[in-house]
Amino acid sequence: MELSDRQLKIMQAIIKTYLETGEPVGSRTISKYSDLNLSSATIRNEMSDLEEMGYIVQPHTSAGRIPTDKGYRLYVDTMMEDKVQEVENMKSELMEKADKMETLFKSVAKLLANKTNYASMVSGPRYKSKKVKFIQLSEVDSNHLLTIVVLDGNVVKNQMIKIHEPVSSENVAKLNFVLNTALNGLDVSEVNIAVIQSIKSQVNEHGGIVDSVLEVIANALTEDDDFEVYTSGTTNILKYPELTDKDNIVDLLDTFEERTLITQWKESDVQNDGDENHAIQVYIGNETKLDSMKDCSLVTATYRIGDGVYGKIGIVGPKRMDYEKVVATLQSLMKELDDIFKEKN
Amino acid sequence: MELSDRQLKIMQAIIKTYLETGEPVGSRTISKYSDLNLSSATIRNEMSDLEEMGYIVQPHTSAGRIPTDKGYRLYVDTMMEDKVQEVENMKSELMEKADKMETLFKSVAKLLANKTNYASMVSGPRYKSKKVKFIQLSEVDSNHLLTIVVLDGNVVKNQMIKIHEPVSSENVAKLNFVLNTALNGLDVSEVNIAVIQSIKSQVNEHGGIVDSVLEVIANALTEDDDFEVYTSGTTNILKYPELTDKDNIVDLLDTFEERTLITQWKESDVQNDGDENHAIQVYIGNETKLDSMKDCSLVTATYRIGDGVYGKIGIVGPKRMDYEKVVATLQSLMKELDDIFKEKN
DNA sequence: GTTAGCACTCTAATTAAAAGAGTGCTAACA
DNA sequence: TGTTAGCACTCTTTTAATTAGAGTGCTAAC
Repeated sequence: MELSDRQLKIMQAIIKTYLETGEPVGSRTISKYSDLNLSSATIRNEMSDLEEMGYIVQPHTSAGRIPTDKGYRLYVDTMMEDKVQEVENMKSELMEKADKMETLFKSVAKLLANKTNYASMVSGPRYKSKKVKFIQLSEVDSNHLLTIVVLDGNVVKNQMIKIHEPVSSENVAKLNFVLNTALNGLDVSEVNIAVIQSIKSQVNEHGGIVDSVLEVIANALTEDDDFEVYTSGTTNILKYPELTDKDNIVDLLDTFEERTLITQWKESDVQNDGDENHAIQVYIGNETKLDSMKDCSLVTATYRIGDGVYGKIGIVGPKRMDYEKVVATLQSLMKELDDIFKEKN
Repeated sequence: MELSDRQLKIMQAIIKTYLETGEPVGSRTISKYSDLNLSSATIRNEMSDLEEMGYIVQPHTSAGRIPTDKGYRLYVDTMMEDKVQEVENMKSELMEKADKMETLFKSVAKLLANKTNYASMVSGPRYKSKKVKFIQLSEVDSNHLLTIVVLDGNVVKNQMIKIHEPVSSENVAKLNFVLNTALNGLDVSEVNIAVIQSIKSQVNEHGGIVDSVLEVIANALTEDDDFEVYTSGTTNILKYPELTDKDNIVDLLDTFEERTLITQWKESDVQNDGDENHAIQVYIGNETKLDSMKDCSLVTATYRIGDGVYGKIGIVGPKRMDYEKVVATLQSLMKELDDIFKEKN
């Protein structure tokens, strides 16, 4: 069942009005607001049809209509206008903070929350496959050995190991050589028993230390929980009364505190990228698959720092969020992030 | 004006009842509840006096009384009973997560929030004076040099430096030697122009790289914003209706998101420690100096990992929080943390 | 196909009344 | 002199009832 041209226009009028006011919108409002020049009675008839088709509902008899998820989906997919966001000084603001990835992501989150007035979530980068690029052991003092592992993409992991036996500096050098020769270029699946045996056979002393080091490396390669998530503007969602039911709000805030959304982000493979600019996706209400988010929408974008190194940025707001603005903001932000990552290499 | 014995008993009865119920408590309740065997009329007279002295107030005429900050203070300072907290398996729970400081603090925060049903905040360690213990430059690939700085207390900082000119491995070794010789044992105030000049004079090439490295080291020594704060159970405060005034709750949650409390933590020098177990301090209402916290109380404890390396743990709840339980929980937690830090050394 | 008009429905706001809790005060009592 | 019973009074909370408002659906006319 196709929607007529007029029905589309009415839908657009309903949604736009509702996005602004948050109140159910009635036939009379539309008949005045839009340039259709139709009486409220005509609008009423059309609205009745639109309701039957599932695009709008009444909260109760004798109230105006509000869009359903399906209605929002229609809007987002087919009638959203491309808004060009003034790019202004986001980039310069971010560059200041870009010396460390961590602070960069934190300020991205904060910036987005401020610009949009919704809540934001930024995930740190994940790595599709992690390979060892460089290993270094250093004797920090007689009791401590520092293990440094650099992975593909120049991710640095370090961990202090407590040692009970002193190690001579020649042995440290030897360990470094053996470890680098044996492990460089390998990913986790390639570090098997044979490789480990080979390392151990070349280092006849300090078996315990080798074990510790290998453990650190294994952690560096497998660990997924260093996958940080930065949030900001959580309280912005309290500004929207439709989200402020005592019961729901706790769940919603918990979803943020627990970073539950990332579960989903891991699942959603970044498959259909490349075709679109930055794979901006909109999840409306239950499309998020999270019960606590049933009255919210989530807009996500994927950034990529290098090959197979990517992360997600998300904005959470009420279903009646200003999708145009959010999408435009994300789009221009992504461009700037691209630049920043390029400069940082 | 000293309080009589009877007045103290009445205060205690009022506060204990109020802690449980959160409702203003009336004279009749006290006359039944407490073992004073006094009629409600007598209690009323005493209450009237206590109100005049500023220990309790009525929210309105014809309501019961609730404690003022002064009243709570009296309770916390002089009438709280030492509750011994069953220590059970907190430690074993924590040890699992203790391989990395970061995850340890995260789980401490979570554990506290769960155990107490209030919100918790844990600050990562700070260092009274930071000294360079060990420096290492490593050539990771032809474009990148990894700078590693280990500070006193085995805090590791690392940063990747992008280089434009290739550096020979002899030069890297030389740089390492010069830097370590010149800087080890120094704190930020001691790295002055003379030291820098001395380094530069010993390394005639790669002036740009030396600059970058010195910048990294300077950052490592001065940076204070890597002072992480972990929070948990923020939504627990929504369980207490007296904190749920729409206006105030946003400020309060923002205080958490922004980690505003740390400002205060920095100021409050850890001076009067050592005398008390773990310097557990209770801030009631406005004693926190934060307007958003005026209806809350904050209980903090100081942990110390080593000499001059310390951090804070805090619990935030309504003013009528179960101080005995919170203090006891913190106390036993601190003991366990001591053990954990000792083991980790 | 469009529109005016009207009865009907449901919510939200307003008002009124009643119930409840607790105090302060007075007067009596030990 | 300290304690207590009793009662009038105050203020909040709860409940109920009424009203006003918004918006629809339907019918009949254009």
